Amino acid sequence: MSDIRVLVVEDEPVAAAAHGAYLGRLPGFSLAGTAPDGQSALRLLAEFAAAGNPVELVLLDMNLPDLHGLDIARRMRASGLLPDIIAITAVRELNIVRSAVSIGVVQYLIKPFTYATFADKLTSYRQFREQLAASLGGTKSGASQSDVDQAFASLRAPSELPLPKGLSTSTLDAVQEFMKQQADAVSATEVMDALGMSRVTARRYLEYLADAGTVSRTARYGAPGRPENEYRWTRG
Amino acid sequence: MSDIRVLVVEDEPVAAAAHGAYLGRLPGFSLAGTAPDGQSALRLLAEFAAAGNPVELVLLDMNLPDLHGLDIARRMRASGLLPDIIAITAVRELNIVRSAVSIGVVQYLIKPFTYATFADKLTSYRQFREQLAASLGGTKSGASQSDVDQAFASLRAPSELPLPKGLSTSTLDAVQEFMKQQADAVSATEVMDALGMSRVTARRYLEYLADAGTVSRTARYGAPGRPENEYRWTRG
DNA sequence: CACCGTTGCGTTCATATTGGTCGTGGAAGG
DNA sequence: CCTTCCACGACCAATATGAACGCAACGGTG
Repeated sequence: MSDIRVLVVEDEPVAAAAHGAYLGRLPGFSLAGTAPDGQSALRLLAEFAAAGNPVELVLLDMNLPDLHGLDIARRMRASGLLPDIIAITAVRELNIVRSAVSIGVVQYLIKPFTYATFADKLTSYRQFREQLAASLGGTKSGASQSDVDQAFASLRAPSELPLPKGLSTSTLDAVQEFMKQQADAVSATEVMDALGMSRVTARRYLEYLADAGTVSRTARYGAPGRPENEYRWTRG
Repeated sequence: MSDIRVLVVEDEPVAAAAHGAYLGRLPGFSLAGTAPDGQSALRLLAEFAAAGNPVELVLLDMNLPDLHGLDIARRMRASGLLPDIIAITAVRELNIVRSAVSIGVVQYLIKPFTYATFADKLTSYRQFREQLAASLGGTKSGASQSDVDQAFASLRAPSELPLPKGLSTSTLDAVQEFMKQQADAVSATEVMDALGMSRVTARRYLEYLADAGTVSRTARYGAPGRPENEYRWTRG
């Protein structure tokens, strides 16, 4: 199977270059071009399509100087351009995500992301296409509901990006979920008490989240005893 | 949460009535209307939207007398209508499926289907919306990548993935039957003990059911030793 | 003002207990 | 009789727990 031709739409030159470099390291993809804003993105797409060399996938930033990413996607669909779209954005809003899904966004990447996350999303997209081609391309009658289901399933995000040794995703999720709900800063002891885990465990996960920048860490003074670290949810 | 308003687009009256009846049996959904062809579907959608009572989900047959389902979808997007779409079709062609995905089809039902399949697809769609609302709607701080991933995962989870090597239907049935009867969450060890199977086998089937979304998996803390996974029946 | 006991959390280490994988045995089907 | 497939047993790896030790700030006391 030939490479999947990708168009990167991103206004910040640094980020655009980074995405292009990421793409280059992934097998099965080739960079078709880069566009700094919505208008040139649409023009490039039309040109490629007219030349019989259509773009198959667009890495689409949502925040662009001239148009919103959703508008670009809608115009693409309206003009009959059918590349798949992976949305890249720092915005996490319910309406945005839902609209993105309804307009045919296949994956949703939240900035900032690591190369591992990026590679994971694109690889799963490629697997989705290959499975679809394998089950539907050969025979016209061989596909069944489960075939289509299986192809869709590979779009499902496993998202098990490498965690440091000794940490488990389920526990991390539990801590994150709890932290998100807390308006005030909480101490490791409070997390331990609320989640029913040991103090050591709670502190270890809070420390990891603090290193990752998801929570902020400050010292709490005023009471006797060694000062207590308090953690506060910051991401967002 | 209020019901999800659904429009059924289907030219055969028998099938349309059947879909409506199916919908009535599903909690969380309400039938907004029925359209026998593309033109009236678009008109109905516009009318509902103008009345401030938009349709949120369309069950869209691909083969209609006047327009192809993909054309209807494209026109919907072009006119700014953003309901989600579940495609219903007997046609299994690579290009159709791929185009459907790119235009924002969230589920793909292949005729003929049973009520169980129908209910499964719609239920997973509702779970997707609820998860998205839960993680993005409540707090202003937004959601993390894993939150969005999880919502997408429940959208694309297949109803029945093929049995991996090493699993048998009879054992699976036994585990499912046991899980259904348990009100509380149970650990793999308890399943092993109750069904008289080995821990490895119990765990493997439970893991499969967790992947399929039939049971949920959470960690159990409080005791020394590695945290124990406990499983709870969710679908039924 | 300086020193020291008190107090609680941070940190480390051994331990307990489960998850995951590999190879093998027995049963069912051809 | 041979092949295939599934369950079992046992190994290694993983991860939360509890206790013990150390450290930093508080609050008296000289």
